[in-house]
Amino acid sequence: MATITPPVRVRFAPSPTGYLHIGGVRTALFNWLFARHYGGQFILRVEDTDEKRFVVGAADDMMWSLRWIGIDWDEGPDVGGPYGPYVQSDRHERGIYNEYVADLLRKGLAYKSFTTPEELEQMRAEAESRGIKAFRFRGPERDWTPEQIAEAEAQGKPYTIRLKVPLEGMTRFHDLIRGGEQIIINHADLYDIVLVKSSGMPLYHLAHLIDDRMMRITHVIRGEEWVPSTPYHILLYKAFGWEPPIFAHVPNILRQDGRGKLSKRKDDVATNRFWERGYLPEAMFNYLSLQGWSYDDHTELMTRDEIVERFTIERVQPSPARWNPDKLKDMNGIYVRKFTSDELADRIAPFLVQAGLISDPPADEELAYLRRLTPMIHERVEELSEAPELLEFFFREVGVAEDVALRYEPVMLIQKKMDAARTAAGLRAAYEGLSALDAWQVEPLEATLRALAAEQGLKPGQLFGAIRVAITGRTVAPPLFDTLNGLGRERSLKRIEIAIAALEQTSAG
RNA sequence: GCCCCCAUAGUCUAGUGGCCCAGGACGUCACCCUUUCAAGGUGAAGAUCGCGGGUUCGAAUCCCGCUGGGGGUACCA
Repeated sequence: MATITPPVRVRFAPSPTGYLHIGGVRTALFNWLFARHYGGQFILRVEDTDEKRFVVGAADDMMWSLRWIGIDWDEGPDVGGPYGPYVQSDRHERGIYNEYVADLLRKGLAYKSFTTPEELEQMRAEAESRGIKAFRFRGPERDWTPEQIAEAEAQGKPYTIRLKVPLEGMTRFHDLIRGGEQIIINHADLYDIVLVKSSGMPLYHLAHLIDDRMMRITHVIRGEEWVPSTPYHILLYKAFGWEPPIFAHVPNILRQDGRGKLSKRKDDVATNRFWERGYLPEAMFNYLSLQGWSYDDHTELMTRDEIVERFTIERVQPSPARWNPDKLKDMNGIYVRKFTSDELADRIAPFLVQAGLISDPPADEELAYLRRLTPMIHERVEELSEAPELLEFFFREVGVAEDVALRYEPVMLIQKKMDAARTAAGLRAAYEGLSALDAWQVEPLEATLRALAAEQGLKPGQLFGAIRVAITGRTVAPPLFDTLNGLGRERSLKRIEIAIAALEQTSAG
């Protein structure tokens, strides 16, 4: 089977019909890794021959997504290159495809088909009514005389140009990912595909192939949904008299429940959404590289450079992987923990801005404060977007009154085997002890409160739990002494005071 | 329906004839650590290698059939 001989040229050719989802990114990634591993070129090309599905801004969004995750291109719509333009509609406008179509027509390997969509539909329905489920269109025009064709054209009838696919025989091709196994397809199972629409616009099958040829693409690495149409491509290469590139069809990423491949509509997998949710491009890169590819039996965490160095197409699996958000999240957490706290603070700042916890743009004091706070949530963040919720009590009022931003129920203060009175007494002791504290720092805070708990005959958890709720308004929060320290003396004491008052009111009422 | 691809625990995977009564990771559970939650540590459960036939001294690994899943079946890509 074909060994890979550099230099190598590959491309990712998305259709701008919406956001790029992670399945598409994965295909792009494998192309990119292949190019980088073998020291070749990676080309980006926009395939916008479908006017109906075209979405304004989609191409820009896709480029943003690719760059965000760390995929760059040597040639493409925005960076140019020696084989441009890199947008198919532009290429069509320049008439690049015309001569190739004429060539096929001249050779009699393609033909003008005057069958209308309505007629086609009718034929399909007819075939079905006769019990023929597999309708394979072969235009009657295949056998028309030049005169017949000229006549139809003279009448101004619209036509498509179809490939004259052989009726008999078979086409075979190799696939690098399937171990170089041959895939054989009988021509009888094929039909005469449309190469050029009646509008004159070429279809994917034609345009991509001419572009690949002109752009000197050596390896076509694309999603496995293209396997069934590869025979047409082989036939086309043959029709042009060109040597086909080497094919590698990467498996799809399936939905979490395994029901079908990922779809933008049903799954929350638009690449830009991961950015919004606080996923790190390095983690996405690492995770996605492992969807259908592996290095060995245990290595999972790898840098970009390591992956580039280790990536080979032979180790790409032929079987589809399922989308596993839990695994991604776990990996993101690992990358988050690799940051220094200051790095993390800078990364989460935009999320706090968005949540309205700090100003936009953040003031220096806010950033400095955030840096002080970040260490205590560092190990608790998996998605960066979780940060605002973990930190909000440092920025908003906490209390029991109706109008307080972070309001909690006084009963939450009462820990296991406690009642309102004992809790109030404990908190009062804490209030006094903390008021008398000279240095408002983690160690003295801890020492004081531990001693206090013992004095009160309380388990540490009983006292600490009450204080936690008093100062954060919740039962789950970062470590208590760090929190008190981060909150400062004044605010901490005030919140404890509020809690005591609330408890006294409860027990009185 | 027809054509094509795929098939190791819930999930991602290692494995290319003996080193595998199957290794790693996520998830799950337990314990340790511990002021809560995490993180970290230790451990456990979980796979008759989809099923059935072959080939072979020997098969997760090769072959055939079946089943299941996925994809394609457009003047979409």
